[in-house]
Amino acid sequence: MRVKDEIKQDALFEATVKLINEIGFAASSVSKIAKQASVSPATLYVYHKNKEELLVSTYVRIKQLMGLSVQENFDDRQPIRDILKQVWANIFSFVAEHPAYFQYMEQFSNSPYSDLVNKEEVEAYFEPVIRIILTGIELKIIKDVNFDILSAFIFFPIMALANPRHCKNFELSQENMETAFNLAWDAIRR
Amino acid sequence: MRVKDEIKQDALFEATVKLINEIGFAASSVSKIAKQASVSPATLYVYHKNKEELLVSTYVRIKQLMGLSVQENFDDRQPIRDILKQVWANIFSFVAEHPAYFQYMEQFSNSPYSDLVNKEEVEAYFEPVIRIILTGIELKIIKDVNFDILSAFIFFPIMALANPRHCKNFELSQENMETAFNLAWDAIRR
Amino acid sequence: MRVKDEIKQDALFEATVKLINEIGFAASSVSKIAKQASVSPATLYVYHKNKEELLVSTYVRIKQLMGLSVQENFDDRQPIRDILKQVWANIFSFVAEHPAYFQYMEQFSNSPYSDLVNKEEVEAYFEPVIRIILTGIELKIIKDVNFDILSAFIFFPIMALANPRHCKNFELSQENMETAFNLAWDAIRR
Amino acid sequence: MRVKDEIKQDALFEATVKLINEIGFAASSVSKIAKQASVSPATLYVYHKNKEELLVSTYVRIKQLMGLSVQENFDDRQPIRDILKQVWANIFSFVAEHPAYFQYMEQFSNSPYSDLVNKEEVEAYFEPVIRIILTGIELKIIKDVNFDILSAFIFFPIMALANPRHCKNFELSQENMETAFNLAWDAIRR
DNA sequence: GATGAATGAGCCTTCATTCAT
DNA sequence: GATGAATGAAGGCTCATTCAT
Repeated sequence: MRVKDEIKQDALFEATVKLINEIGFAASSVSKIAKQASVSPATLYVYHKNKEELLVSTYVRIKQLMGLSVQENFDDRQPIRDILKQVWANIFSFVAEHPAYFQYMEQFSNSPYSDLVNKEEVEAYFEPVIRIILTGIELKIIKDVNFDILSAFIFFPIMALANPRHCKNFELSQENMETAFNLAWDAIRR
Repeated sequence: MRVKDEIKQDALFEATVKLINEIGFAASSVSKIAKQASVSPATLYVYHKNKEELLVSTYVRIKQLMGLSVQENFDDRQPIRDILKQVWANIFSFVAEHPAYFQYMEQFSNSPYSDLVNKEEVEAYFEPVIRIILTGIELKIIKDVNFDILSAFIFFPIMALANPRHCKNFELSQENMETAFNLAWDAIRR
Repeated sequence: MRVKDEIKQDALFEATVKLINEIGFAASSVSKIAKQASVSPATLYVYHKNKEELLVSTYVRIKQLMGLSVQENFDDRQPIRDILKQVWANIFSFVAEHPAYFQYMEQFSNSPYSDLVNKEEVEAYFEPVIRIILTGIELKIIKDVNFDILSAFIFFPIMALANPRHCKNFELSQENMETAFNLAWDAIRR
Repeated sequence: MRVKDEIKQDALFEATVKLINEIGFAASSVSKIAKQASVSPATLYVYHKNKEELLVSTYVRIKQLMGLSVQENFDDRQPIRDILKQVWANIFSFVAEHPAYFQYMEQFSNSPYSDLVNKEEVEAYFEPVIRIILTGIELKIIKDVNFDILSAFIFFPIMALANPRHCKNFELSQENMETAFNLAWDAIRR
């Protein structure tokens, strides 16, 4: 029975991502999502309290997945530059492998729905990375400036590059990834 | 007969920005927007073909305003770094003075509505800036890498910093602005 | 000035007939009719009190035109059969020449709008024909039965035949017209 | 889950006929029809794709009912005149017993909605009658003329007589029925 | 007279959600 | 648990008509 449950759960997750990406929040109704997931609208309410909770939990799940990806091969005994490069590569991989998740994330986080998210819970997934940057500052490897500014140069350029809505023809190749990281590093290093 | 009323036109523009920012695309109905603008829902259709066109034209108008702002005090006889710093400062000013416009822009451009925009028309507003970067590359002042990568480090960090959804407590101060520009410049310069 | 008036008046008449025929009462709006007539919706109200009056007056005008046609070459000194045949031929001609008017008439007279028509005014146009039938009965040339029954066999078959909604492929030829009259005559003659 | 409710289905059918007859296509809204049927407007869409389909299916259902009525006591071993008289009487009965259905039929078939009907499906209900007439022609009992002309004298006079919009005071009595049939027979017989 | 702007009311339809099985 | 039926509320949009020029 639990197997069956998870199949429906997942189907709803994927259907939500797909529909919201394709037609947006305004046009995505519960019944359309249910149809896309091949379940009854009533069934959706077995798994989610209401539409809002469906959308928010979909976002949180994606953030969770991304958080896990980002920390793969994370080894804080390595030099800071190498760790950040690994993180950068991990984000890259996640985005390249799950463009739909990424797109949903971007749309969601720029909408008022994002106010409903427990920010701390989500940020926790990225805590190790944050700690590394702070260490870099302490060790005078990274510029000693406002943390938001640093993260704006580490995380956002890669998000922009990966977002086809912003960079339509950018290729998510290994080479481009490395080139971009060099710019990020030049930006933040002392 | 009566003549079209610019006041109504503007009221609809402001109402659209305000409502979409506050409650998002999904919850913003034509009648709510009309009420916010103090006109009849039917009147909205005198000025706009339909809801979609209202949203798209609101976005384009904001882009236009931003494009004009960005090019203020633009003097291509100056050193490239100074020009870019001026552009950077202009974006900063626009965002600081019109946070609502900026927020609308971000939400819109990350939604499927953005597919409806004539991209070339909008990009034209930013053409002089693009030209400067290309010149910088030719003069070997700026790194010779993919243009998307460069712009990801010039334009997007500032967007991220200015976006309270991403950097809740970042202060749009002169000092922060200058610090951030230094990072951007370090990222792209040779 | 009067010439201009009549042009608009006629344009509205024709536009009404055309639109009602093509899309029916439910889908025909004042503004669509005005557009079809190349006038402003407001102008329509210069010529007609409201939508209802426009539709009714259009019907009455058609009935008037038909009434005039029916009585062409009407000579009550002729034998009754010949007079009726002439009437029959006249109806035929009217319908063949003005299929749109006829179609409007049929749709209108089968709708509740027909309750708004002053029936006596309209029937007056056909009074001479009625008189002829009554004379035929008196002279024992025509069957002495309920008048409605007689008229159902004189007037309605031709309406049915002429109506493409009922007889899609019926040809309004001279020969068919004569054949049909023979049946009508056989029906009513003693 | 609940099961579709035939009572609601029928209530919608009757409500549609009643309202369209009373106030016509232009004034009959979905919500008025739903109210008349004592269901929610939304429920109407459980049973019908849209308003158009409701109107068309209502017409087809009436035609079906009429087709069944027409063929009652149909015995093609009888003389042709007797068969046609039986058919004539059946139409008469149907119309006398279901004046509302008949009125709906007339209004509908004279409107552009009739273009949406699958004509062949509807005509199939009347196929046996058509065959009888053709047989009559072959046996030289009925005039050998265009089929449309024959049917215009068999079916349409009775429709006209039964239609209070055309014959306001005509009484649907047995006697009148027989008289009228005699005229019809005189019209078509050799 | 002629018109496009303006509008409250109402259109058809779909919404998010709950009910009954 | 799972579902299609059921619905009041609301959606986007157009309506018939009047206003202001």
